[in-house]
Amino acid sequence: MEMTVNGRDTEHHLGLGLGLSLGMAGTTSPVEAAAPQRALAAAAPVTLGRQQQLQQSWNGAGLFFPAPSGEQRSHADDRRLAALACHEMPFLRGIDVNRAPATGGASEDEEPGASSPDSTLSSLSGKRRAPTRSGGGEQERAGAGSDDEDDSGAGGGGSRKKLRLSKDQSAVLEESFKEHSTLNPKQKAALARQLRLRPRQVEVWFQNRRARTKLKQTEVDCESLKRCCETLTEENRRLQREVQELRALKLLAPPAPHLYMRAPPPATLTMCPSCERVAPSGKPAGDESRAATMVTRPVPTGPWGPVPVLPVFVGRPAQRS
DNA sequence: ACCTGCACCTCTATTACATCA
DNA sequence: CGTGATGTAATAGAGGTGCAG
Repeated sequence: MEMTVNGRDTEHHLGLGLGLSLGMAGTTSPVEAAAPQRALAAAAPVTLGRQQQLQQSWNGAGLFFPAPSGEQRSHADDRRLAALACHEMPFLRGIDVNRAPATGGASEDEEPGASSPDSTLSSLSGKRRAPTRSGGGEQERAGAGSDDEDDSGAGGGGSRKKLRLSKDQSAVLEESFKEHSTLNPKQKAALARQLRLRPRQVEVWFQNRRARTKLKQTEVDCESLKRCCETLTEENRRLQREVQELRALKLLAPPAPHLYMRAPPPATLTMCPSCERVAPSGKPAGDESRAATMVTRPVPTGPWGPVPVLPVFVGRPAQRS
C-alpha cells in the first residue's frame, strides 16, 4: 500500500494507524507504551465515572487554572473558568470553533496552517507558529465568519459548542474513509466543500475515526490473544496430564518402544498471533512478512512447568530517533 | 555530507458537549 | 426533571518527516 499526503510518503503513518496494534511495542514514547493497558481496559468496556471525568476536567483546566485537590467542578464552573479565560486572555473571545471561516478571498482550500492542531487554540501554547506563511490570520478568521452549518447560535462566553454532524455528512465521511484513511489537502478541501464543513473539521473527523478504528482493532486483538492464551493453557494442562500418565505407566511396566513414540512436543513453539497457527520449531507459521510478529514461547514440558506467559506486543519496526 | 530550524503531518490522551436511558 | 453513562467533536502536546538554508 502506498499513499501520499502532501506529496509525502505516509506509509509510515498508515502502518501505525491501521496495522495491528501488536506492532506498537517498539515505541519509545511513554504515551504509546501505555496504549496496551488502555486497550486491555477497553476490552472490558469501562468508562470514566463522572467523578473522574470531573477530576480530569479540573486537570485539563489546570493548564490555566490549577485545580484544588479533591474538589469537584461543575459545568457552571467550566463556564466560569472559560469566561475568566476570555477575560484574562481577550484574544480568546469571539473564537467559535464551529463557525466556518469567512469565505472571502483567502483560499479555503488550502487554509494554510489550519490543518495542524497548532492552527487552532492550541497555538496558544506558543510551541510554534510564527505567522510566516499563513499571514497569521487563521484565528481571527476562524471566529469571524459564519456558515449555514452552524445553527447553534453558539459563540458566547468562550465555551466551546460542539457540532453534531448530520447523518448525511457522516455517511459521506465514512465512505471516504473506506477509500482512504488519510486525506491529502486537496481531498480534504474537496470533502469540506462538499459537506460545508471546515477542512479542519474534516481532518479532525478522520483523526478521530482512525483512533476509533485502531481502538476497535486493539480490542479484537486483545480478544484473540485471550483466546489464544486460553487454548494454550488448556493444551498445557492436557500435556501435563499426558506426562503424568506416561510416568505412571513407566513405573508400572518396563519401557516399551511404542511409548516413546508419544514424545512431548519440541521445547519451543513458534506461533503466529494473527492466524494462531503453530509452526514447527525454528520455522515461522506463515509467510515471511509475518515473521516480524512471530512469538516464540517456551512450552513447559515438565509436570510442574509454569503456565505459559504471553509476550504479545512485538515487532514494530524501529523508528528514527 | 551533516546540522538545524521550520512547516506540516499524525498519533495519543484528554476535555467537553450532546444525547440517551 | 436530574443524573450518570456514552458517543464523539475538539483540543493539547509529542514526535516524525521533508525541505531549505
